[in-house]
Amino acid sequence: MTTDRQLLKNKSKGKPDTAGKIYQAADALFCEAGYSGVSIRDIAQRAGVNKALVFYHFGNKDELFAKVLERYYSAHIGALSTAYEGEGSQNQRLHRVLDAYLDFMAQNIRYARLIQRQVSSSEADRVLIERNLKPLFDWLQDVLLEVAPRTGPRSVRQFYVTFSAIVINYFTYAPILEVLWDEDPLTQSALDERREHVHWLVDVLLEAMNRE
Amino acid sequence: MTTDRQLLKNKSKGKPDTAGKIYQAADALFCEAGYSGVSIRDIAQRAGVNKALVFYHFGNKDELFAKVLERYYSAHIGALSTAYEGEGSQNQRLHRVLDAYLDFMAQNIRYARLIQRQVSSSEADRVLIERNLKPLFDWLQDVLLEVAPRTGPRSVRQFYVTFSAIVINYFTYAPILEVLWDEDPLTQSALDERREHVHWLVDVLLEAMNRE
Amino acid sequence: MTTDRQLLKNKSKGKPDTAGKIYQAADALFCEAGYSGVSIRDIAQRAGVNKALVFYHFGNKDELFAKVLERYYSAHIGALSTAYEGEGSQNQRLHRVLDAYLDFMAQNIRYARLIQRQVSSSEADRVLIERNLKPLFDWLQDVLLEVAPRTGPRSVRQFYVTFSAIVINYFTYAPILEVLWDEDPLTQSALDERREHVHWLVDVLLEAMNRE
Amino acid sequence: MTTDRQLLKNKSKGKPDTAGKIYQAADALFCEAGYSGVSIRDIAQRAGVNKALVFYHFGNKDELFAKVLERYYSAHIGALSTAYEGEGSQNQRLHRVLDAYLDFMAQNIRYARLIQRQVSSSEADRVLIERNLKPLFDWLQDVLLEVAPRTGPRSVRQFYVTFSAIVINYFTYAPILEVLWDEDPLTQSALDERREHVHWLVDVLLEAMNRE
DNA sequence: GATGAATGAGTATTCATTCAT
DNA sequence: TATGAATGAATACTCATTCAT
Repeated sequence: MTTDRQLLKNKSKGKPDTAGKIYQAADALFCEAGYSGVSIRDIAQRAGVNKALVFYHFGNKDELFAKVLERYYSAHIGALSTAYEGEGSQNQRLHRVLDAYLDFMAQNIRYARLIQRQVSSSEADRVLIERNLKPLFDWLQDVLLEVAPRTGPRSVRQFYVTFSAIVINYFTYAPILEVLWDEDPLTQSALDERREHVHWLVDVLLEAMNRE
Repeated sequence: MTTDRQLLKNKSKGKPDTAGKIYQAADALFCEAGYSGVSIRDIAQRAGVNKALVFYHFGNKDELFAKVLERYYSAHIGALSTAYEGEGSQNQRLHRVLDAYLDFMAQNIRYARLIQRQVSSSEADRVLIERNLKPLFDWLQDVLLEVAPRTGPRSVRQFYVTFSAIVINYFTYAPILEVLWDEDPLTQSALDERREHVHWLVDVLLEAMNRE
Repeated sequence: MTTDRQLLKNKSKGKPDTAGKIYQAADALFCEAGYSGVSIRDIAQRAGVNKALVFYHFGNKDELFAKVLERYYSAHIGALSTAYEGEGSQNQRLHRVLDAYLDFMAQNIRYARLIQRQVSSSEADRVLIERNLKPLFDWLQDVLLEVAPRTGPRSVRQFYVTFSAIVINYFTYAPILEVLWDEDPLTQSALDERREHVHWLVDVLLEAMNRE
Repeated sequence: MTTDRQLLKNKSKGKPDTAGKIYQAADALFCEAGYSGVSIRDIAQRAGVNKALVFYHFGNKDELFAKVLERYYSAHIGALSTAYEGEGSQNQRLHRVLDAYLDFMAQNIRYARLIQRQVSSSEADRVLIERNLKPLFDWLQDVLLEVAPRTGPRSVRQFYVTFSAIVINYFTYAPILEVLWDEDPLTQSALDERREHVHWLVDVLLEAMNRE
């Protein structure tokens, strides 16, 4: 079976890189239509390969789906923790993390939708999400503990839900917002405005926390 | 075909109320697994009726799904607008609306999941959502215009996304939060804490808006 | 169950005449799409009545179909024998029969298609056709025996096939001819031309028979 | 998907030739009961293969039906045009074409029924017939133009309908004739008699045309 | 690695028919 | 007479998956 590394663009001469093509097709399709909305035939067709090759390379549909999810998760965690590292005040580092969060989602809207969809389903693979989301949450919790208490209505927990909601929903609601606003919410200027909104919001909240 | 009224619990003598049973089964299942994750067979089985009866009563899968969605939408809009009506300062009314929003979602977590899933999918029926969400959004926009400008990073638009995200995601993430927190986020005390968090947040933000 | 007489337009005051409406709908539909191409639901819908009434009035689909067929058969036989009766030379009577045949088909193209379709199928109800077609054939055979021998290549049998083919196929092929000719083969003038063709043909053949 | 060539009996070693078996089953069944009288299950059963294989090899029911039709059409056209080619007087060539027509139908009675049934139905696929019958008709029209005028009651058009009716109906009516005559109309001697009848008829008509 | 063929269970939907009211 | 509800088998077609080559 194909290993993770092989999924990255095959750089050795003009190899067919079938596994990669399949993976990319699966990625795109699962994000668009979710697990049960995509068939192996769809994936093979989009990848331009034989159906049986999907099984040859990825075992079965579940495993392929899991692989797509996990790659996104680790990229996600990577982006946030990289942003947090480095110098600056706690305030600055928090802003960097939020910006990284916004950037990552903006660059992976498909993932935003995928995860939202997955989280809000009761499909068995929630195990997957937990396995991957848990470390992210624990890490963020530690980060936030420097500005918020562990319990109560202003606790780290509450802020975690609040911030991630504020960031991710902008992207998952994008197609709807486009209709409601009659304007594309994903243009650079719209994204900048959202970023400013989030920054303002965080600043106001941090200041309020400090005042108390 | 079955009318909306008939869907309500049939109170006249021991009638079978098959349509009602089917509707309830469809409601539950669609919310759990989404449109493409549910089969008519699942629905019929859960309702304990013959498969063909689903078609007899609801025409086809799409129509049944639409009926489920639309009933939720109108209940949702109804809950919010009822909360807004009545006396009190703008601040109070806003709090009432947010509370109503939280209450409605708490009582209809299934709906929270359904809508999240639906919004974040590219399944064609987004039209449905738009048709139903648009009035809700327009109405909320009007409400919010009394406390926020029409454009910019602190605009009504931005707050709409922010508030609805803060409210709804708590519920759609509930199953995950339960694992991350090792605690049920839907107990009364947990919900109270969330409500307090949201209230505090709104107050802080409103105050900040007024200061500027 | 409904008797034949009741199928005729119900003349006593504004009665609903459900059986009649069902019959007419069945007639039209079976002729258009054949037995297996029509569903009871189609028939009930076209008749504007409840599905179950079709069974109440006609027992089942087979019986309804048989009723439609038999009414056409007897009308068909009636038309031809009426034409044969009366005075005139054998030649004139033959022409009258052929004209009646052409007229009947022109007025009941639906029937032409139905019978053609039925004859060329191996569906079990061929019994029906035989029961009804047999007397027609026997009678025509007697008529023709005055101008042709009983056996051989110029026998009554051969002429029977030939003449009925010449008459009926013009009508069953009509939709195709319309495309091939780019002209409607069922206008009065087109029908007149066909009639002339058939007359000429019969005259030539009769003359040839007499010469031998 | 299966190509035309593959449908011919697979002569290379004991290959299963599933597509061929399916095709043959479909051919037989469609001819017997028409498009809507045959189900994919029937076909698979008769071919002794898995239902899904029918779709694997032929796409869907329509395509399979079209393939059956088109193979017959081209064989039909091929038989007639081959007969027309070669030397001889116009009279002789016409006789050859008619004989070829009779032969083809005698060898493909199933096709005779299929086409009759198809022509006399209003099933949408009439397009198919027109696409395939049109060239045949145009070609025959050209052939006949040497012995008949373009318009009027003795026109090529009229003779086309007349001749094809005389030839084809003998075969489509065969099962009925067997009952009416109490004799098999498809024995060699019966076919010979029919051929003689048609020959005599053509000769008489041609002579009459020349006399005018 | 890659492919075409194969399979059995599943998909949504329609069928003729029955029956209590 | 008429109807709405009910049913089990059938409809065309797709599914994930396997396997021999």
